[in-house]
Amino acid sequence: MKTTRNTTAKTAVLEIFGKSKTALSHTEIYKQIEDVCDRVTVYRILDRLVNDDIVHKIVDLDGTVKYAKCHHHAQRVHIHNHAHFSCEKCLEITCLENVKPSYIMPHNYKVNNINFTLSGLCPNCLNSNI
Amino acid sequence: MKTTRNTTAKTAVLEIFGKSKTALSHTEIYKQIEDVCDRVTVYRILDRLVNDDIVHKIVDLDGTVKYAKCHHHAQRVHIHNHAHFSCEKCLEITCLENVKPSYIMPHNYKVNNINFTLSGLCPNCLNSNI
DNA sequence: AACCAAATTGCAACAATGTTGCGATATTAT
DNA sequence: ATAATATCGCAACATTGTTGCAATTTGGTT
Ligand SMILES: [Zn+2]
Ligand SMILES: [Zn+2]
Ligand SMILES: [Zn+2]
Ligand SMILES: [Zn+2]
Repeated sequence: MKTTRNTTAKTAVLEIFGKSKTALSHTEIYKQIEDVCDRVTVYRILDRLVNDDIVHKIVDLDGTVKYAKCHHHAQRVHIHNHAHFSCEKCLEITCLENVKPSYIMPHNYKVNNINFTLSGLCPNCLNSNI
Repeated sequence: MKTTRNTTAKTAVLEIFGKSKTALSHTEIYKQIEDVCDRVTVYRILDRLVNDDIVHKIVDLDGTVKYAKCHHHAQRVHIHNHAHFSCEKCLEITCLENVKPSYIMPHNYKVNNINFTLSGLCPNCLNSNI
């Protein structure tokens, strides 16, 4: 099996995730470690982190792609079925770990994954709007 | 106010939507009318159709952007709060007009819009899998 | 039918985001 | 220390979408 290695660049990316409360785009991450590694390396690190279930990929309503740390719970099988909030003002994307949609599907569909993203104003921007 | 005009290219795009049961990407549309108009024109037509609530824009789990005709119902105010299904095999995106998620949000968020996309196998691909 | 203002188009150029191939380098296990 | 291979840097390419501007087309008016 492929073993995964710890490199300077990977550590730097993980540190950035550690500090951030919101999801981050490739560009946002790369800007913080331009001097550490190449642009392509960041793409490849993100791919690996997603594969290893360390971060998950989020696509918001506009198609912007961001990544956020996974919060591992009791369950062994790790499914990202929580919702995400995309603020129209500050453009930040936040995991809503406790928001899970319920829904009824027609027959004959096999659902493997869901993406539930809400957009609007986050608490910060809502307050500063008053 | 800006009046919107009927052009050859716009008519061609609308005809394509009329024939399709699934959502279409810019590329898919452009391939069918390369000889009618420019690539940029298709982008601009799609923008206008979205603005006029004639089609709606869908972003699937991978970030692919597609467009589908709006089905206008009784309501005057037109909100696209239905779900979409993205097939992992045939890559088609279908509107699930009757699937609407219910959910409970934390306080202090103002929700303006939602994106609920499910992925897996569509009825066609599920059958041909057996 | 001719005219006119404004909406639409084509083209070329640009920007952002992501991918690929390959030789060089760094990491990990032995 | 060594060897196998995972990772990296670089350059090149692909896709998707945007912008400015001059030329054309459209829909309404005379
Ligand atoms: Zn905000
Ligand atoms: Zn999340
Ligand atoms: Zn399918
Ligand atoms: Zn739809």
